[in-house]
Amino acid sequence: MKEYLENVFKKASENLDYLNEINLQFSVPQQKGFGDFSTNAALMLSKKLKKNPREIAREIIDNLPVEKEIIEKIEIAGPGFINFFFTPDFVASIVPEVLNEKELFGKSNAFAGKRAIVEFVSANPTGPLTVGHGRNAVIGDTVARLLEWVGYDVTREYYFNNAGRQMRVLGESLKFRYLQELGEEVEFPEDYYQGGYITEIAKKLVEKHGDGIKNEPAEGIFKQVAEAEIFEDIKKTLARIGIEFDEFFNEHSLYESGKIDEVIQKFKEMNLTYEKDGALWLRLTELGNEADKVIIKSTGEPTYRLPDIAYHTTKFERGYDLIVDLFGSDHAATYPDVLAAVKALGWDVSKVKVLIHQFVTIVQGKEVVKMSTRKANYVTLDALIDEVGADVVRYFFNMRSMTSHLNFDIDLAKKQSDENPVFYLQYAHARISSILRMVAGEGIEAKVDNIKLLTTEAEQNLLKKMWQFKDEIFNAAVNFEPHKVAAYLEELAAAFHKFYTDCRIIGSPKKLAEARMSLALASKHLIKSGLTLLGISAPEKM
RNA sequence: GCGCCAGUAGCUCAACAGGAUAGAGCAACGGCCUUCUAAGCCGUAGGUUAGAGGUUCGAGUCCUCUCUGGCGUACCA
Repeated sequence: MKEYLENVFKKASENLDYLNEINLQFSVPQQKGFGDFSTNAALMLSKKLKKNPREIAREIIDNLPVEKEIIEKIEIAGPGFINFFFTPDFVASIVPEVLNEKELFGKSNAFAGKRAIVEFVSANPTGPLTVGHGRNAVIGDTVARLLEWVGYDVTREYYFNNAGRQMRVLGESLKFRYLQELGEEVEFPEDYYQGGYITEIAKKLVEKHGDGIKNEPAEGIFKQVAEAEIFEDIKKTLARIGIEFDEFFNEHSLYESGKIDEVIQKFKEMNLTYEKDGALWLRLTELGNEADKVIIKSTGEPTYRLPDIAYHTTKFERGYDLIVDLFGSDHAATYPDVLAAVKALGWDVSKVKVLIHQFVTIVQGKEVVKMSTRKANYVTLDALIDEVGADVVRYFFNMRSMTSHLNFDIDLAKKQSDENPVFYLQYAHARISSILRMVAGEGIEAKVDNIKLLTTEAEQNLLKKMWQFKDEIFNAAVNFEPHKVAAYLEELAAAFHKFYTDCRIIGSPKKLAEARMSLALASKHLIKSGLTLLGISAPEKM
């Protein structure tokens, strides 16, 4: 429908020059009486042309070469909106299209041949993933799925750091627990990792080695084992919600490959560094940022900023057309520095899209739970999945815009898992599957010969909703807004449930039954596509 | 102090580049199962979009100020 309007307006613009001067917008009006599509073109032009918008609207309409078989009625409404009403026959014509393309319907090749990298999660292996990481993981994976949907070849990458102070502390924490398991009296420092998972790993070490490694340094086997075990755990958790990474990028490799030195060298050549107080500073003020920052500490160790910069240059060197970084608002302050530095190194940072999601506030009853891996005060993502299931977790994190803070009441989540809207979507899919099973014995097939019979309000509304599918998903993808998919799917499912209640298939005259069956089947394909994009299962039975 | 994100129904959140009467779900109340799954459908109630100014045909959306919350503001990551 939208494509049709765009075409018609294009033809009209041959007569009306001014149509080329504005960005034409077609939208689906919220109010029913305002037609299937609406444009505010006349309103946008009125100031420019200094003319009454309703007169402009009239002129536009007179120049639109519309066909009667497709557009039933065009109205000028309110201050000058132009509202379009499509014919029921044309509305129904989407069914054969969907049935032809099935679950490929609505896919776009707008970005075919382009490569994208989405970096997300990127939690260091110091402990299990928390509910907070869950939001990042789910949004990141869904963004990746959406980019694939519009044609990108997508790499999912997890960046991690297994060096530095926190990992040293982790190794030492494990060694302490190990010694405790052996029965030795050691006082466990308060600022070490308190989580029970460390003790679990320690028990494994005792089983495997007895006291044979008690004199090994914490930096050695203890750190290695802790990291390996924790990483396995993280991967398992992610797999439970359908997330698999293509690459795990170790920060340390940047040192081995000489990338870090190379970057420092370039900065020095560009005279972007200076030494002060024994540290090496980067002249970020010269690049337009607020303050210069240390990139190498007086101890000789780099700050996180330096490897971050080097890491991003590798993303460019690997030839990606789109570089997506997703992280929580606590990291929001660091990326301007990284981007400025990468830009100074000559890369086109307009390829980088930084997505920042707000935090998940965990509430239990009325208490706010402050999450800290170090203090072992957190709710793991695993525990949440155990409690409510993978589909609910995926849906929950997908259904809200990432820019808003999210209050997560654990007690409520458990209580409401029965009422979660995800079941509403899945139920629609299961219902259609059920009809398909029932109908098999009745000799009713999904046939598109008589789709013109789909004229009731419920049928037409469902059909119109299906027309929006392609645009809605496309917009969600290019704007990096997974929650739009969820919102649209709820509308689609609602339209289907209404159709299901109002329009019987079994028991209707054969031609009508077949037409309705084709509509139901088409709905099934779209609901399944949507659920798959969100990473949620589409059950045949519930 | 400064910077970023937010404040919308009792609760959790939507509202597509400013568009028409601000919408859903949950919670509340009232209806609908002898026919394809009632995890559904229909209806009622619920709002000065934190507050005050401004911009214009038109503001939840843009600008200014105030209030409230989250996150930053390191030679931590």
